[in-house]
Amino acid sequence: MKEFSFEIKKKSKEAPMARVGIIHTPHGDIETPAFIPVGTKATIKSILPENFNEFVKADAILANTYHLYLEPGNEIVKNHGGFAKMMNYVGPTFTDSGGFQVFSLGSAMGVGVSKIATREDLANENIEKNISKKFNLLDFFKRNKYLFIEIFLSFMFWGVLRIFSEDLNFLLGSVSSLIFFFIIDILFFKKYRLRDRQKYNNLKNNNKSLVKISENGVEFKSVFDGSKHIFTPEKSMEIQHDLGADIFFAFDECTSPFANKDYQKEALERTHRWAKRSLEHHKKLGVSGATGQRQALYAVVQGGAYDDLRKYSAQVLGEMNLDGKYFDGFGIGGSFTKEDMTKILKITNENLPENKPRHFLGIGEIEDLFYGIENGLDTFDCVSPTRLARNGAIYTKDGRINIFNSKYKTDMSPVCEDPSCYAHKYTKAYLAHLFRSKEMIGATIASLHNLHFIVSLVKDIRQSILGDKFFEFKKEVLERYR
RNA sequence: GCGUCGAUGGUAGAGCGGUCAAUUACAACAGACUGUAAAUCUGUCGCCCUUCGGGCUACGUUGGUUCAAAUCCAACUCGGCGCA
Repeated sequence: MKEFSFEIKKKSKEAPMARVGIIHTPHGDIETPAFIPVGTKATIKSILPENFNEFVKADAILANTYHLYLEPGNEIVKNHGGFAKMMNYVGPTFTDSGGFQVFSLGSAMGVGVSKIATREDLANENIEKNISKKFNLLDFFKRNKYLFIEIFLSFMFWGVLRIFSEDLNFLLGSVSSLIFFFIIDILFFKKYRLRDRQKYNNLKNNNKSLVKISENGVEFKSVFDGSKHIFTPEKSMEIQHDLGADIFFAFDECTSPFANKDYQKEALERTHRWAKRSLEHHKKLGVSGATGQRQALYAVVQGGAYDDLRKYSAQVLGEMNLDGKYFDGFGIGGSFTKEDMTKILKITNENLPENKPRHFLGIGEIEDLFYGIENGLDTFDCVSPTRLARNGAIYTKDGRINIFNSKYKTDMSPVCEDPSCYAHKYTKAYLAHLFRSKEMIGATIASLHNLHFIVSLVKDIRQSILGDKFFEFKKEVLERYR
């Protein structure tokens, strides 16, 4: 059985940081650069493992700690001998630490913020503040609508009774009678006010973070039943030992692209302390309880879009060790704009140990892959191919298409030109029909295609580096894709 | 034949005198999606004018009542049900 190791086969002659290598793991080799499909809940959504192996030909897959902890529970996964065995997948595996959920269930919750922000978003100052302002106004209106009606009607009753009640002076014409009518109104409108309040609360809850971050860790409210769960670096290590991946990540905090520098710094320092604790606890736990094998631990570099923070984080984590035991590799996480991405990657990878593999967490659009590899990355995981596929977006060499567009209803051309792709056998018209009629196999074909497309693209990039044609290949692909 | 209930935008189906070009769902047309709260979400959805807004034609047909009708009345047409 092979231990984890990384060897660099070739450094690009054109792009100084790009390299071709092999990550050896107990379950097989990953030829890098490589794209790692995501199977969050121990399934590549909509694809059978056999079809995945035969038609996608990826070297590894990645699952998620948070999701498998909540369902079915890491204990059950452990009893299967790890998530790979459970899902009948043979090959190298990764698990993510749950750090991304600090962002997606935290600051991004219900606000529609993506971790890849645009420059416009950032320029549009404090988007989060704007959102909360809007909600305060709405809040005020919602909460007081019936109060206004009540006050108005009280005055009406009071006024009307005054006109007809010269002989009822003892009751009317006094403030107390006004209050009397007001109370009647309040009782009368009680049920409407309550209903309104309920609506308002629902609205507010939609916009509410499900996480609480502290030095010790992160408190998550389960999205399934609202139950509370604390993730600490130690807890994350324990779960990931039960999940049994060959490679796993230290618990980190993925910050929002809208967080300011002070906060990024604070979160970064915390992530470093958590990395240290992850390293310690991983050592204490020893081999995986699920597979009996030693697992490789990657640290996660953070620092948002700030050069100096990224450099600092790379240096600290690169040197971090426990009695000479260093991290086996590094993930690059966090959020930023597309424009900032390249410079961040460059400065990060320049400051990470060269002989360790580097993984780009959650990034995988076509141009990102080129820029990532050019700047020294070895592996990528991304949800994009499968999620896009399920929503009807199909990669083609000439750009992404939306199979729902009416023109594809009658398009007899194959979904994929490449005969080695499963989708080659089907017309776009058929795929359009499957999607329109909500047939499940539509998502399957589209997912197989999109994954095949991205995985083979990265393999081709690998070949282009080996053949010293990286830039030529990049230009050719991107020009056509755009 | 008699009685009774009904007829609303591509479909289903709300509305039952002004706040109605008409709630909603589906369909249709577009868009978004980057460590998966995601087989999800957003927008448009009678016609015309450049948006705010304005104009026009519309709730089976034709008349009527009313300042005002998808909404009330009458007749007709079509359909469901019941009795012959």
